[in-house]
Amino acid sequence: MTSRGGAGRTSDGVDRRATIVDVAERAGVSRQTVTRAMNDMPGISSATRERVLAAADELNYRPSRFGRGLVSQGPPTLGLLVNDLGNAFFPEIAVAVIREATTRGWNVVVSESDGGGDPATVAGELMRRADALLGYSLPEAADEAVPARMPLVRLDLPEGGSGAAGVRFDDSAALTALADHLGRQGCQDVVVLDTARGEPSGRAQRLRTAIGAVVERARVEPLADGGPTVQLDAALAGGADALVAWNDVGALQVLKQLRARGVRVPEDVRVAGVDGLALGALVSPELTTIGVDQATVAREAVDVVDGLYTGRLSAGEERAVRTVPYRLIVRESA
Amino acid sequence: MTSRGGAGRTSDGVDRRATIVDVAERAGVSRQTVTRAMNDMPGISSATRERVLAAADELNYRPSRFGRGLVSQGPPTLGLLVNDLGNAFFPEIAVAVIREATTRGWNVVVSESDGGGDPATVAGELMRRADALLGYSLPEAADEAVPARMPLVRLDLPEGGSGAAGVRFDDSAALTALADHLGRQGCQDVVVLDTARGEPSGRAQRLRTAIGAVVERARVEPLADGGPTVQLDAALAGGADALVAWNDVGALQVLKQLRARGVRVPEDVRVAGVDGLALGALVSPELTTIGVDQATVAREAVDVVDGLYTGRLSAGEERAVRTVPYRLIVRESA
DNA sequence: AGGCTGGCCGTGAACGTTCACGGGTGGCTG
DNA sequence: CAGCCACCCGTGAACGTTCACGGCCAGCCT
Repeated sequence: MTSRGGAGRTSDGVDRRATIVDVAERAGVSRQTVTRAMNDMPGISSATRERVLAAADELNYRPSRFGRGLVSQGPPTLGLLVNDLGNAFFPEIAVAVIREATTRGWNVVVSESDGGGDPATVAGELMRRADALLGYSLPEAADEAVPARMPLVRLDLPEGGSGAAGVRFDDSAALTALADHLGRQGCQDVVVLDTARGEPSGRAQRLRTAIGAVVERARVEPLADGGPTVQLDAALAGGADALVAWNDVGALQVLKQLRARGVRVPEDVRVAGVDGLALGALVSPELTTIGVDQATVAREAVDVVDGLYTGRLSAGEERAVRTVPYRLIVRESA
Repeated sequence: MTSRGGAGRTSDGVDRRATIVDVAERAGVSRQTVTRAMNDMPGISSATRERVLAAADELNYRPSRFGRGLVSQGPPTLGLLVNDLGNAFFPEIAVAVIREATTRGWNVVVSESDGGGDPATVAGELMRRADALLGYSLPEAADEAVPARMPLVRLDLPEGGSGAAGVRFDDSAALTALADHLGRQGCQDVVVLDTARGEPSGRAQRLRTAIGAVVERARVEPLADGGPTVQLDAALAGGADALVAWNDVGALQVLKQLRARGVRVPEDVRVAGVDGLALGALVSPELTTIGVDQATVAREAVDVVDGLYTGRLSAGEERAVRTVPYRLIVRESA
C-alpha cells in the first residue's frame, strides 16, 4: 500500500497524470476491471485486484473527478467571495453559507477578494471553478465580467441595483429599536462613532436621526486623523454616556480602550456595535449590537442561488431579491 | 439578457440539463459555434452570436464544469473536514488553510463532521468531491474508509500513528515557557482547569508537571459535575493566583466569570488559555495563551497534501510528517 | 479569369470515467 | 455428457466540452 515517489511518468514517457488505461495496460487488464478494483466492486478476483492496485500505486494513479463527474453528475459548486477573512465578520458569514449550502447539496469554495492578488483575477479564478457566484460587496461591473449565464448573487444588495439578485439588508427598524433601547436606559448624550472621515456616512446619519428622536443629544463623531483613539477622546470629552461603534470589531476595540481608561461599561458608558456577530457574546461585557441573523441571510441567499441555478427563479425577478431585517440583540454592554 | 423560468426542458422532453448540442440545435448552428459565442471567441458574426446566446438563455444552458475540466484540466480540490465550525478554533484554522491552499492553486471545500448528519456520510460526501482530504481529529479508521489512493492528511496527528501523514503539534517547549512566565510573574498557586472529569487529561498532567517545577503550588482541577462555574469556584476557593483554561474559548468564559465576581485580571488572578486563537487579541484583557501558529500549520499541512498528490511525497515517509511547535503568546491576561 | 485571402462556420477527435451488455471459462447437477 | 450457473473479465457507448483542422463563400488583386 505504499506509493512510490516520482509523479505519474507513464509508459509513453510523457509526464502527464496517469489515466485508467495506463493502469489497465500495466496490470494487463481492461479499464472496467480497474474500475472494479478501485471502487471495491464485485466481479473481480482478489488476485487481479491486488495486481491492479499495485499498478495504480506505482503509477500514482488517481481517478479524475471530471471524467467521473461527467458520467454521474456531481453536485454543483457555489463560489463564495468575501472581502477579508481576517475580519471576524466574514468568517461568520462564510460559515453560515457553508452550512446552509452543504445541507442543500451544494459544494462551497471560498475566496477572498482583498486577500492576495488582483481582485479581478481572484474572481476570475473562482468563476471558472464554480457553477454560481455568491459575493459580498461586489462591484457593479461584476455583472458584466461574469461568464455566460452564471448566476451571480449578492449578499449585500445596494439600494438601487435593478436586475440584480441577492439579499438586501433593512436596518431601519433596528435603528429605531436601538434608539428606543438607549432611551429607556436613560442615555442623554449618544455619539455615533463613524467610519468616515469627513461627512457622516449614510448609516451614521440615519442612526443619529433615529436616536435624536428619542434622546436629548445625538451626534456623529467622524473618524479623526489621529485614528480611533482620538476619535474616542473627542466623544468622551463631549460628555457622552453612550457610544455606538461602526461595527462589532470596532466596538471591541472601544471596549478595550475604555477598560484601559478605567471607564466602566455599561455603568459609566454604554456601548453598542453593528453587525450582530456571535463573537460579541464571548467577550465581557457581552456586546449589545444590531445585525442580521447570519443563518437567515445564508438561507435566503443560497435559496436565490439555487433558484437561479435550477431556473426556478430568474435575475431581475422580484423573488430574486430577499429583504432581511436587522434585529436588536440586547446583551450586557448597553 | 433575462432568463426564463422553467428549468432546462429540452427538445426531447426529458427534464435534464441542457447541453451544448441542445443549444446548437435550437440556434441552428454547430457545437463549436456555440462555444465561440459563449466564450467570446473570434470567428463568429455578431448576428449568430446573438442568436446563440438567445437560445442558450431560453434553455437555461450553462456549460458543465466536468465536460470543460476534462479537456483543460482544472485545479485540484482539497476537502477540509473540521469538527464544529461553531467553535471559533475551527474557522480560524479553516481560514488559514483556505488562504494557503488557494495561493498554491488548490480549491478548498469545507465540511464539518460534528455538524448535521452522520460523520461517516459527511466524510463520504466530501471524499467524492475532493482530490485530497485534510482533516482534524479524524478517527483511526478513516485510513481504511478513504477510497483508492486519495491522500489523507491529518491536521492533528496523534503521537503514535505510523504510516500516516500530516502535522504533529509539539507543546512541550511551550508548556515550560508558560510555566516560566507564570513563575516570573510571581505566581505561587497555579491551577489548571481540566476538560476531563475524573483523572487529569494528558496535557493537564504535563502542564502541572512543568509548572510544578517552577511554582510553589500547581494542581489540576477536574471538570466538576456542576459545570465550569463550580469548577472555577473550587479553584478560587483554594486561593489560586493563576488559572490555565483548557482552551481559549474556555478562557474567555473564565474571564467573564471573573469579571462578574469582581475579580480583576491580571491584577488579582492571571489567566492563560490554550490554542493561540487570534480572537484572544480582540478581547479585554487580551488573552495570554499558548498555541501553534495557524499559518504555519496550514502551510505545512497543505505542503504535505500537495506533495502526496503530486507524488513528490508518500504516506509513511518521514517528510510526510511535520512537527509544529506551540509558542507562548504573552498578552495582557497573564 | 484564376488565384489568393480572410471571415465564418462545421466535423472528427480527444479528454477520463462509468454503465450496459456480452463472452468466456470452470464447476456442478441432472 | 449436455446443460446450467456463478464467476470473472472485456468491449462499445455515453457523458459534455474544447482543440485542430478543413470547407465554403465573398471579395479583391494581378
